[in-house]
Amino acid sequence: MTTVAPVPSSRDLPHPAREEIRLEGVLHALSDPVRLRIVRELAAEGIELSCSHFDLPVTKSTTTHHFRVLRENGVIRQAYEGTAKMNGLRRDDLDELFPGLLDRLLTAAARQAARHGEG
Amino acid sequence: MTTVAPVPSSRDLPHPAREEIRLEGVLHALSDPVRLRIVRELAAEGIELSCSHFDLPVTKSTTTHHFRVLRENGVIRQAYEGTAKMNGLRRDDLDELFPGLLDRLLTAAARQAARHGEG
DNA sequence: CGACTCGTACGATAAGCATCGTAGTACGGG
DNA sequence: CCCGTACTACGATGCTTATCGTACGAGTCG
Repeated sequence: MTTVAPVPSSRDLPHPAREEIRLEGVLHALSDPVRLRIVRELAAEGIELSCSHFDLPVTKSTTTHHFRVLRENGVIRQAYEGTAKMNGLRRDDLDELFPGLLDRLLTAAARQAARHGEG
Repeated sequence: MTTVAPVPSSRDLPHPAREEIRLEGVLHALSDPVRLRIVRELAAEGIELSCSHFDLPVTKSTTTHHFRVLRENGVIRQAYEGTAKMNGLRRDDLDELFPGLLDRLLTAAARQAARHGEG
């Protein structure tokens, strides 16, 4: 019974525990346009997405940086899966900590996107 | 009948119009502990408060800075009233732009405050 | 093994920001 | 008119951050 099931690949990444997630940190993470966009896309798809799925207006190293900020502030969960790194929203934890907040934020972001350009 | 009603005093301060308020800006403004605290207090009191009403763990110049950030990002409205500077939440504008968001944010902040120390 | 893809690490850079102290302006009251 | 109160302006400082480029590590597939 060594390494039976999912085998998420060797190295794993540091995530804050649910109780460690701070509202200020979440808000800071979402206050960047690139990161807000990532979260919106993650929410829209509803599934885990690899980093490379996103077509962002920044280089790869900057992309890595933004994903790390989102992870370190408890907004997303990241795990390696072979060569890809999968990203998923921490909906369960965020909804438990701050009921309804994530949905309102996403709605607000969608409304704003509709108002301005990218409708 | 000169100077009848409020007379908010000569100089006034630049505020963004409602349509100019950006979600990212609001989130950034609220991602600072001191500013989040100010907003929570403003919401709790429900009325306009002078800057000096707040007992914050920073100096007066830093306090001025935080109020300006809140104003410039459309979170609060500021107006001079004699020697005092009154501050009020822009509830109407925020609720119109991002329905329900402010309340969720305040609830989330309250929950977090209850969980950790300051209950 | 070798090549390719995905993502990271590290260093550099430039900008932003939270903080302070001091000096100054605006207003109201004696 | 002078003084006290309320807040600002300015400059300094040190920390954080968004961005990039290049070089590297980990996995997959031929």
